Amino acid sequence: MDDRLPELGDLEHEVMQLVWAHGPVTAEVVRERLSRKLKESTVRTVLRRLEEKGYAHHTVDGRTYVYQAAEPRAKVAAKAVQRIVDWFCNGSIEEVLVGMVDNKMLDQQQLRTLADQVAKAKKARGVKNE
Amino acid sequence: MDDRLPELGDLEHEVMQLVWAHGPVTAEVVRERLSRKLKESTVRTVLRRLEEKGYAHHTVDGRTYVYQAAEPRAKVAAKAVQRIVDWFCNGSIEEVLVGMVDNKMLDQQQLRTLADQVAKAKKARGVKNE
DNA sequence: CGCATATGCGACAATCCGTAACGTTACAAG
DNA sequence: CTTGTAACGTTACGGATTGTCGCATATGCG
Repeated sequence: MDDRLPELGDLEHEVMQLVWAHGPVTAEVVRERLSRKLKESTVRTVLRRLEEKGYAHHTVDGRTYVYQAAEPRAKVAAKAVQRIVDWFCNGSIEEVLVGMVDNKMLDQQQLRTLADQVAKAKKARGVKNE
Repeated sequence: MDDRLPELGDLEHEVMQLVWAHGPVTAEVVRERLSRKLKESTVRTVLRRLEEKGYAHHTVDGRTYVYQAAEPRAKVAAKAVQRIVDWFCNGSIEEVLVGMVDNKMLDQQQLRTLADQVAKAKKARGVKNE
């Protein structure tokens, strides 16, 4: 549930973005959408490694592999952040967020709005969530 | 100002933690505090690489190099988070924070408290803080 | 039952990291 | 000034990760 996903390289990341953006995709589709043109085998290797790393998984349709993200983007991002926080040892999310505010990445206004949105979203989705 | 610091390995990370924790330090001091005992040359190499990567810088005291963090820990952490957000392309901090809430890394109560703390801290430190 | 094609495997170069031996330089004492 | 000692940088090496493929193989479709 809280497995530590390995880091991703630049290409791997770009591919994952595509997978997240365009739902289930085949290696061919990914290849077409990529910024730089790569050989199919390259794309397939990346896709396979992505699966090994736990970022995606595939299903078979005829003789074609259809890949899709194993976890939603937001969740993976959240884990990455968590990783940073742990990394920081202090494990204090506050410290990090305060740092973000200091760096003007977001202001307290945003934080507040956020808290509201979250509360709303949570209620909207019902309490079944755990 | 918003340069992208390279990733750090485990050992590099541990060393940085020491540098951040114990203000200016020498290679010798770092070596003593490290969990596992390494040769001095190892420590010096790590310190040097840390400097190359922009995480630290040194001053000379006699024939001794004294290292100190180039940027406060919170700032680096904030940048790392920023990196993740960008990486996510959407660049939406909201999405990420919502993801954190979903993952129960923090609840809206914390978020709210945080917003207050931040606002307070900001005012307390005055506007001079750039 | 073949053929076209999608797959996996193995590979190779580049890079990064942990780890360290070793040669070099610079104070400090004699 | 000479030399010993301590701190420094340089170079190196093996293992892991990543970008990038060529190629042998498996398998639907007609």
